[in-house]
Amino acid sequence: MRRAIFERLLGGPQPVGKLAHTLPVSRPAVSQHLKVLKDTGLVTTRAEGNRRVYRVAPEGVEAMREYLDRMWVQALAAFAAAVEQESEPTKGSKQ
Amino acid sequence: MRRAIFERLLGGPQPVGKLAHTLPVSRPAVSQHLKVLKDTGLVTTRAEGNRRVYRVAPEGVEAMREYLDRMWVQALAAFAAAVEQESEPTKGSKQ
DNA sequence: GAAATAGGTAAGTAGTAACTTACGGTAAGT
DNA sequence: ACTTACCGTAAGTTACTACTTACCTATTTC
Repeated sequence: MRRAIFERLLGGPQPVGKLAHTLPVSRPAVSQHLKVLKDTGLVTTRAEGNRRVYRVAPEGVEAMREYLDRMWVQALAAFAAAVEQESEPTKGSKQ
Repeated sequence: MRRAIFERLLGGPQPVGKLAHTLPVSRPAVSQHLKVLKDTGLVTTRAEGNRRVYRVAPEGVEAMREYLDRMWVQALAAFAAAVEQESEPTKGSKQ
């Protein structure tokens, strides 16, 4: 669901109500999802008169992308290091 | 938790019991997490006599990394396209 | 300024995920 | 062969997440 909301926003900025209108959940549910998306920096809000228009935050998306990428790269690096260490046992170690 | 188990495995292959020993959860819980990690291709199992030794599957990790990366790149691309379209409104459209 | 529109937040509920204990089955030691 | 160690799976419980309805505030419209 959260994913769906985010993807809707990829198509362009939208107010809460309009989002909720095209989704199978209530408006408050959408609001709650938008809150966590905003807290994670993936979207931003702007009050336009009566409405709250939400839009994707490219910086946030980029940051998350980089974070995840780094994470997995590190994971692979750590794994490689561990393998390395195993194939080169310390002189004193017994096999 | 699942994350913690995976990170333990980054330090080198380990049997279930040893993993559970250093974690604040029961051994079956660890088994269950390992099951989903295995199902998603992030780790592999090998029976060594009595024990089941789990280790990180670099291919799986790489696959996930690429998948996520593509996903976010697409998200950014979609957003960029949407912005483009907005700044170049169709002739007939009213501002 | 009263009614209507738009939306955030609180409180309650239901469905799912994460854990526990209990059990069974295979390999290793004695 | 019996006992012990190791592990997976089933069943039940707890905790969390996602939703709902209800309520309140702020803006717009008449």
